[in-house]
Amino acid sequence: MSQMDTGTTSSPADDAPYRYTAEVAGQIEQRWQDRWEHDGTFNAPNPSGPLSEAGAELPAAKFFLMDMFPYPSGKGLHVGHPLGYIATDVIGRFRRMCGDNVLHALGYDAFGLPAEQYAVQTGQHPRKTTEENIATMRRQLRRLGLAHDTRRSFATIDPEYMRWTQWIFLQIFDSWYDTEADDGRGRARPIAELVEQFENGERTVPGGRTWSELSEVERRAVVDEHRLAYVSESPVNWCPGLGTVLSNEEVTADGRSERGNFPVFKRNLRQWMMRITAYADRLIDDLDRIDWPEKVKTMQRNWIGRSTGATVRFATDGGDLEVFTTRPDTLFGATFMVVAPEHPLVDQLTTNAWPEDAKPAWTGGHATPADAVADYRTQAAAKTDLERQAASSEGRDKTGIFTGSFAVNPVNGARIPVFVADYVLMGYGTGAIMAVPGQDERDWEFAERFDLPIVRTVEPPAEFDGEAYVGEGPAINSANEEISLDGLGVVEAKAAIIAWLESKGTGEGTVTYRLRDWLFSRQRYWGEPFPVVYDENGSPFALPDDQLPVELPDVPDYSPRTYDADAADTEPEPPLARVPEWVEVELDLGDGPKRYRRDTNTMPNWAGSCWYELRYVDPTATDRLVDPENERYWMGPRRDGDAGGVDLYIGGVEHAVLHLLYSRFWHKVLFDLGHVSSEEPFHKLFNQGYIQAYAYTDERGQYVPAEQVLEEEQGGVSGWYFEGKPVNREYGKMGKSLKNIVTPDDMYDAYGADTFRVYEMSMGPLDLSRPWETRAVVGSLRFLQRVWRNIVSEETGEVVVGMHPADDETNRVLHRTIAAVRADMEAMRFNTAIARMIELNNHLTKLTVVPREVAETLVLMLAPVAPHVAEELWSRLGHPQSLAHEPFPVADPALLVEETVTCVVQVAGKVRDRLEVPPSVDDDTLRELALASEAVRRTLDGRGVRTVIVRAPRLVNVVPA
RNA sequence: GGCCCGGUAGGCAAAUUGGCAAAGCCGCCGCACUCAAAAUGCGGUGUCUGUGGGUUCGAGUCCCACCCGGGCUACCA
Repeated sequence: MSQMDTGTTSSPADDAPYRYTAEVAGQIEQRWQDRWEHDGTFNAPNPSGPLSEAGAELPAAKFFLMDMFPYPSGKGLHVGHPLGYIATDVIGRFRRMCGDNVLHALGYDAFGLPAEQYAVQTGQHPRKTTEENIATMRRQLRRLGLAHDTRRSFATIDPEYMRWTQWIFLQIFDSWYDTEADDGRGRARPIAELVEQFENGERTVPGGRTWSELSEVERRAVVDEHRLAYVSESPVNWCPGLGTVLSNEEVTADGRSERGNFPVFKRNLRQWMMRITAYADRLIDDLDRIDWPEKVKTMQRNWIGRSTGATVRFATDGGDLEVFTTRPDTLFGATFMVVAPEHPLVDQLTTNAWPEDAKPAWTGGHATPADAVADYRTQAAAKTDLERQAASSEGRDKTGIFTGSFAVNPVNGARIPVFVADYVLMGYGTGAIMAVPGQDERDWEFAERFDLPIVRTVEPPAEFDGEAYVGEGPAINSANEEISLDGLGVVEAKAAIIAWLESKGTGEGTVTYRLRDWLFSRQRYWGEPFPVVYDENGSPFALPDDQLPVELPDVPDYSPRTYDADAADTEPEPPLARVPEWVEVELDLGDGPKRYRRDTNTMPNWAGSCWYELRYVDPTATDRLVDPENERYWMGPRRDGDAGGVDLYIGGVEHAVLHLLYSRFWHKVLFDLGHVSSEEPFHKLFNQGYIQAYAYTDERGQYVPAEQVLEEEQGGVSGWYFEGKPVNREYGKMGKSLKNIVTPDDMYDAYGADTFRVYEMSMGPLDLSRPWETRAVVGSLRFLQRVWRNIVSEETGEVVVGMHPADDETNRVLHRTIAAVRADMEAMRFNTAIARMIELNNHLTKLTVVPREVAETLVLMLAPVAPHVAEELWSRLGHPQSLAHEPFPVADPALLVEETVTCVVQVAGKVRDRLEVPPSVDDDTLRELALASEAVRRTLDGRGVRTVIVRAPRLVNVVPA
């Protein structure tokens, strides 16, 4: 038995030879898909360039609509994948019928790990499998009837696309961030302007010499320090199991790779970095200028992690110890200090002998601080981040050791001990803290464990009986001879103490960020090569424009060297390093022919998706990234203060931080350098939900085919059974291994694409996740069948609509439906829009003959959701042109006013009577009608009336005394 | 632990944002068609919105507490 046998594909009964069946739908759909493609129905004209239409007036109203970039997986699609594509298609078709010039296309994010891993297994070139996968996905999506401008499709692996990815990289490489530009907001500027400033002395050359005194190599070194893309030898996330390094965003909270879940280690390696931290403030602040879900904005704010406070320097015998604190107002309560085990000052701070006043708890039983600290650092280094957290998070078992040194609290001269402890992280702030147990829970725990004093400097409320008090309150115990914070609130106290610290030169107000620069190299094959070469000094040189794109060479083996997942002390070995004839090149970069070495790393998978919105706008651009006229039209700001960007971007929430942060960063650099007029890539973001599915396991825990599981009642208990045996049900993803996959192809065969589209859109609101239920799809087919039957005879195939005008009631139902559907479409409530159309259609079913005008209106309203059947009916109704550009129906306001409305009469909030009244009825009349009501009198039963609430014309509420 | 969503008939869902709870779809029941079944059509079927309190003339909707499910985050100074 076929898995999808619902019976709907069987040949139509003899008495209904012209019924709308899956088979008929399939023929109609493919015919219209061919015609749309042939006619270029969904081509969106550009203002300029090859995609412009000479002589045609370009609509001022435009709508740029995007789906998140699909990765062409070899696994094929399941019914969950097209959900977003259908939704954007419905919106695009609707906007087009509203008169907008709609830009909607789909490209492919085609570099990436799965293709490379498949290549490693099979020996096939990843380009081959990737292109095959794209072809398969194109075919599956074309069958959905998506109204895309196919001229604007591309893949990130296309040389013409890759050229511009590399070009943007060089733009970033050739820029620096001028923090003073734009009144301190900062702006990226060409590196040449920095060199100019050094040359003419406007900017001081580090090291005290003048620019002309520096050698060429020294000048390069100075400039390279400022680049927005720079090579750095710094601690990075090395993942031996994958054989590559990863960005912070690609490492999970427990220190493993997001992809593959391998352990990740910190290693010092020479890698490309992107100075995204320069944009931290703008990336946070501009979130207020875009229409994104609050949840995603919050995730980005948290990831960037801006906190304002102060840096304060504490004097120690080992030199000044600088800390960052968000609570400088509590400085008087700092009773000890803690530095991270990796802190560079640890060696200087560690003394040879315990001081006399060291308490027993501080020494950990060690003979000397040197022993104790060495031992503690060894232990800390051996632990992964995960182990450190597991051992000490949630308030358990804070560990640490005394260094033997003391620091001087700059506000009161107090001599306070300095500890090493791993609850302080080297990667945040300065890697050192002042500990204020009175106002910090972590410090409180540490203080209790290590017998350290606790001083409250914020007065808790009288009823407070906790330990550390982190709330608002007046400062106490916070005065020296020069300044007193006592009595001030937290905000004022902070301002006062920062001013004092600054006047003393021991600290200043500071902002720190959690965000780190973006590690941009990967030791992989299937990615964009870097368009740079290195000279004999190891300085990077940009390749000239005419040498782009740098294409990937063929390699003997596509895999980087991978190691045992835990082999931390291994070295990355990228596949490109194995092709010396590619790596070693002779070039003339201005100094005559010289030997250079190419970069053997590739760009991360995110590079291609950092700018693809711009390629949709101008997919054929060859002489520049994007024609400014085209970019301004599709993405430019529309009002003062508008950041511009794509009008609507739909995709899953999983890219909230990675892709959406990186692409905002690139876009802002391009804006600063004058290549685009928009400051943000995506104006409105919408997160769709997911289609989920049930999966079933038998008593061994093995998955069984979900479509063969039946819900049955046995012994009065209902449960799920496979081949008569009970199985366990779980809810989650669709996947081959879970044996619960349903594919779009299954749906096309059994129901047709239109039914599939209607079903997915009617399941529920777009932003909610919901379970797939194959047996419910038939409801959408029945709906389309009834629409068909109202217009086309199932017996003869003739159009059966009548030329007579619609009766009054039908007209009112029609126009109420139009108003509701329009509002629902605009608000992306497709499920309720479909419900309204079903209601209208059910009403039409009761008429003997459906008036043509009503039928045509219904067909137009249906077109965004079920475009093929709508086109077919529209054509059969005598219209030779596609309805894609027909105006979407508009309701006649006169027909929306009801002749009478039902007024509900309540007594004490309970409905007791209903009155039919004219909509214009006034309060007094309604009050009297209600009080005269028999039902109301009965309910009151002699009680007096306290008051009467009237909400004309819908409701009266009589409140008894 | 913190923050954010969600909880409405057997299932998926709607409810002009404080005013008749349950539109629409599936399921289920019955009838028609059929030799029979499927398909299709017609008709019917559901109950007080997770729990407890509060505000209000009136609460699915607002407030408080709790329970359940999902997501994000987690020593960030």
